[in-house]
Amino acid sequence: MKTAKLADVPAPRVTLKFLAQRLGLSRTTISVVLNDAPQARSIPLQTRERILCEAKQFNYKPSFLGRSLNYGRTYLIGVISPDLSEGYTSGLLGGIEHALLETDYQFFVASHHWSEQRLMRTAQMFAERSVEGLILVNSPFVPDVRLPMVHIGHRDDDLSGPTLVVDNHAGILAAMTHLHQLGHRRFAFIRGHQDSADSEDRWNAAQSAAQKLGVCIDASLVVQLERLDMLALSPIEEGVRCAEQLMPRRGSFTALVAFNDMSAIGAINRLTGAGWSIPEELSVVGFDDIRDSRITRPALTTVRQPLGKMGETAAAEMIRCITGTAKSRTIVLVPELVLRDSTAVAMAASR
Amino acid sequence: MKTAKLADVPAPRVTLKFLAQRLGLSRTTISVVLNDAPQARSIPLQTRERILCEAKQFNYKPSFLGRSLNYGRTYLIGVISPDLSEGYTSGLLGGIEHALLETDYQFFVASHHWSEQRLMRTAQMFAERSVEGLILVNSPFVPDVRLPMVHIGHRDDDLSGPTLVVDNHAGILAAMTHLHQLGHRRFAFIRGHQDSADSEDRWNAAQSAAQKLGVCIDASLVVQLERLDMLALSPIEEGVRCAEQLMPRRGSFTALVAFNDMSAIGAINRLTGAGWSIPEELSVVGFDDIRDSRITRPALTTVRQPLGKMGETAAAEMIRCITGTAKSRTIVLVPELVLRDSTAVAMAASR
DNA sequence: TGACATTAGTAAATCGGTTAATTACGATGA
DNA sequence: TCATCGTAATTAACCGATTTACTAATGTCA
Repeated sequence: MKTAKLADVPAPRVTLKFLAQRLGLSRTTISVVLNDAPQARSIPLQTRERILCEAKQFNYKPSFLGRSLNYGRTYLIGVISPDLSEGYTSGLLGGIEHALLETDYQFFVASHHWSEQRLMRTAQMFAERSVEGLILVNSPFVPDVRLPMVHIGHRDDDLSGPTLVVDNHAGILAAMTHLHQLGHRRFAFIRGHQDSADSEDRWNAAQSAAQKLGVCIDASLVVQLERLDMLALSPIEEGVRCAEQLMPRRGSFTALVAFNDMSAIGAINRLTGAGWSIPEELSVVGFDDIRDSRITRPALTTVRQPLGKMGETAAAEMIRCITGTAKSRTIVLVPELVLRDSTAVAMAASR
Repeated sequence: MKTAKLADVPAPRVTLKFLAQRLGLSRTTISVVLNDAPQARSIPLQTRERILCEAKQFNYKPSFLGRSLNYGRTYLIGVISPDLSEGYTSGLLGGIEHALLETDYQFFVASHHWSEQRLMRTAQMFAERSVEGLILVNSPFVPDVRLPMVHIGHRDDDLSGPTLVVDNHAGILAAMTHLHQLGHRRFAFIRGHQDSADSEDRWNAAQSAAQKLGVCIDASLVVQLERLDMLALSPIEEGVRCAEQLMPRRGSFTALVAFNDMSAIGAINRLTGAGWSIPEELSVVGFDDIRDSRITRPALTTVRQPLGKMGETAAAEMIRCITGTAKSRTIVLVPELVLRDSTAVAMAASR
């Protein structure tokens, strides 16, 4: 280029030093005035206005970095979730963002894809960046970093921080009671994959609900999702696979309780594709109530996890942890059964 | 508590100073050795090992903050998108994360919800935190900050940075040609909302495609999505509303071209609910290919935006911007028509 | 014996910001 | 007249890390 525009001159960064030089004052004076610190009382109004005016003109904003270093606080939170491109995560992120919107906090996000190594590495990186806490979503392990943590999803230990869970027992019981009232007696199940502590919990819930309702579970009608490492099938395709395992048993069950919506949706797609009519021939319930569940045909009856609310609660709890006023309790959110079109009165099992 | 465990003693932060005091050396020496700087040649092996050992023992990791301040680099990127809880965003985020995984960069995310004020505020906050660049997704405005920017989605000006767009013309032309080959001649349209520059572009594409195919557009069969501020209906419900506007015209069109998948899905749900059979009576195409489109019944024929790839490309371009080697070009990604079950041969328009 | 190189480090400045302690001057009060 | 107070600032130290420049002490070579 021949003619360098004014804007092309590398604009010097507007720092305290820069303003100090322009005004012929010291950095201290300027800092004190801009922060309206007690010492500023002794600075005459005229000087104060000179400073304020110059700061405004150059649009001075103190660097968060400098401040962080000084105060030892970063107002930074790390969120680690299984997979950023899933509806489950985006629901939570929306809630987390909403809760932090009016605060000074910002957050990083990353995914662990159920890999211990990735989780550890990410937690380490976040720690090096001085995040003040971690929100761990369905974390299969607890990373070894000295940071306050809030968990979303069930865990075994309860030492590493507050945990937010939905009441799986209540949710599964509501779903199965609903099916039972519709006349269903023979249930098939899609169990969760092994890495998720929710899997175990929901399966226990299913067993105790079955007992309570007086129906017994046929072990040959129970299929399980595979481990979800990075290489595996998509969650929906996992549901397809599970459905295929159940297809030979057509006629020997009238209801299907799926671990989550994704697998329920995959199963419904596979089964309707194979000519099953849902809900007439088979009632299906999911778990989560992700956005997609409204969209499928038939729309999915499911147990709603209030994802947005969970994200908000987790963020609020995180802040409480950071500011030191949180105990390591378990917060149980009550899920709600959402009735849609994938469940109906059981027909007399036939064929 | 009576007995304070050892772990309860507030662990001192492991800094250079801390190590220096323990080892009886200066911070300089330790920094030099740990970074294997040229000066370290003169430090005897014994001392070096003493330092390395101590650092390992206390798991010393240099603080990113201190480093950032020194180098004037933060390796931080800000991503601002319309809505974190939407599939469109999560697809992009997955790609962005993937591209940054093997780099030193981390990123913030926030949403603008089509509000200029929110966009500006967020961009300001990110700038104060010294992000090195912004990735703006469907940003209705260009925030007034001195930072490199990469845009995803169409814009009017092309001064503020590289822009990643899909070739709307190619996409719409492919979709409409497909419909035309199936025998469709009378098209209805759902136009995008005003804030999105893609709206205008796709609408122009539709008009020119119509001309090329020799069909004419009936203005009374064109409906439009509302502005999407925070208070509006959900994207799907907007599709429902649009469908309702078209319902009185049943029989006078055999194909519907929707601005995006969300509105297409909403429309399909509404219309099948009202007894229309899709695709027999009406063929519908969407745009985006969000995850949900596979799930709906009928599965949606749509123009795929490669969201993951777009996220990756945007992140890579962002880094190129930051390191100074990027021009303000427009990168056009070619979309791909994905044939599913919502389009079929046109029946002789009747009723 | 003096010049120079090598060894083994340290002091001081920097990045951007905050804060405690200090200075220098003029006015007031006893 | 001397101590004290208020004004209007400044210097110095700190946060955590890096980097440039420097100091001793020893060893080598001419």
